[in-house]
Amino acid sequence: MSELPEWLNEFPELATIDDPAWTRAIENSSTVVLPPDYEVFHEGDACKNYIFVLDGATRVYKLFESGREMVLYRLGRGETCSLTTSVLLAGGLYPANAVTEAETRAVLIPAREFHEVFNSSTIFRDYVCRVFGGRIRDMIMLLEAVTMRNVNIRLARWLLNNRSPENTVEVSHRELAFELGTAREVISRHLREFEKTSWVRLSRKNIELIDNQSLSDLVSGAR
Amino acid sequence: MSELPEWLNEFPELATIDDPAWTRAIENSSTVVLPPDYEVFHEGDACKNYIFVLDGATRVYKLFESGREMVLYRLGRGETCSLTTSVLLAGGLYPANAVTEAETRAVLIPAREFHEVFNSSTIFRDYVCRVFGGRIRDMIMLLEAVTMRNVNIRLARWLLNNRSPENTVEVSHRELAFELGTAREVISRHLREFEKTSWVRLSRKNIELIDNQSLSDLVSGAR
DNA sequence: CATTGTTTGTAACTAAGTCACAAACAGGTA
DNA sequence: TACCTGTTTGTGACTTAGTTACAAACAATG
Repeated sequence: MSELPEWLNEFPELATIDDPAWTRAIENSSTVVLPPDYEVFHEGDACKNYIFVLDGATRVYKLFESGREMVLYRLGRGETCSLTTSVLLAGGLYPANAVTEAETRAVLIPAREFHEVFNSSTIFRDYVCRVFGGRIRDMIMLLEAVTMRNVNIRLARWLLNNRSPENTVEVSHRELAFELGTAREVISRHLREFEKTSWVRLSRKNIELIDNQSLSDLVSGAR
Repeated sequence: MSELPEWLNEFPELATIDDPAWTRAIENSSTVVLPPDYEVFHEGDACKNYIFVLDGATRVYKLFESGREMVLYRLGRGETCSLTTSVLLAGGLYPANAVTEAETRAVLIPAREFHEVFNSSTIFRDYVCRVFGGRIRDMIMLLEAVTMRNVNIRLARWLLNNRSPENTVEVSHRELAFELGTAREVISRHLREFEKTSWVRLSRKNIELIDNQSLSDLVSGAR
């Protein structure tokens, strides 16, 4: 265990695994650096690797038959992809797509080695299952969000959660619509409302939050 | 292996397991018969048992903060509950509710024994993971259905899929609304439309399908 | 047959989502 | 610079879904 690869720093629990299958998995792993907008996997693809994300940002989204797109979740530093887990464990093909949003470093463990560690190491198995199990909860929350009618509240919440330190959000209305699972025009309408009341200032691909308090009040139901 | 319990007939794969932990799990299992409308678990409950459903019907649903109710999935003969799996594997508390709709026979394996077999038997583990993994796909499909705007199409599909051999559906409008994640009035409106065009005949808690072809055409987009 | 709770019908209203554009803008190229 | 092209945003008219607040019909029970 003296030559643990550096990337395991991001996954402290896994660093404690002492198992030959794990050693083999690490030996057969490969580190990749994916450029922005790289398509990690498509709906219908088979799954060849388990994925540890070291750094960067990747969007996992579903393209519905209606043409509407919906973000299921995002992967960042120290995370693993639940859909990949699902496909590896349950078989079948990817039911959604993933694309990098920023340059992303990741470690890939081939499916074969993944299964071996999964069967051999309790620690690894616990880790994989825990991450995976958490995602069902997330999906239920997503369901709740989507069935909730008030887009303005969800929009305000999203803006507050995703604002930069300078209190701005650099995103187009179209992208926001994907995030919230709604239509571009609906987003535009609400943003214009927010602008009328001076809660935000709008410019191309940029939203500047001005009155965070009011936005926050809206989210918490105070108005 | 000469004294396999009879209920394993419903789970043929599991009958092949030859593992002391599995034997122990079976020994410590209990068979229960739950009356209709029995509340199997609530949101916020801890999970004490893995559940094999032998027979009957159980509805797993989420009660949203808005007060709206939404059916996540149903359990029937030969199935196991994914949310239970999720909670057992990932920890935490039940994120939804379950209630029997008909008298339901089930076998309960205590959490402790479940974990032991899960760690010990590859066959058992594969089974659990496969069932579990499949549910994420279902949830994504549910998401798609909910974001799809045309309630009439989803309603027609539901009626066709759930009709009795006599071509009727015994269900109230309120229950249908829960199934499809919408409001009772919306269901009533569409059913009345269906009745106007003589696709169905309505009476209290009963919908008789008359023109399955037209309903089916609606589903497949032919009108 | 009166009471009670459930189921269904209805109308008026608000919000979301769609459609079909037009206008503004950014980046490259002649 | 002026032009072209693709993207982003604005807008209005329209359809559908969801909400609110009832009333009426019905089933079961005492």
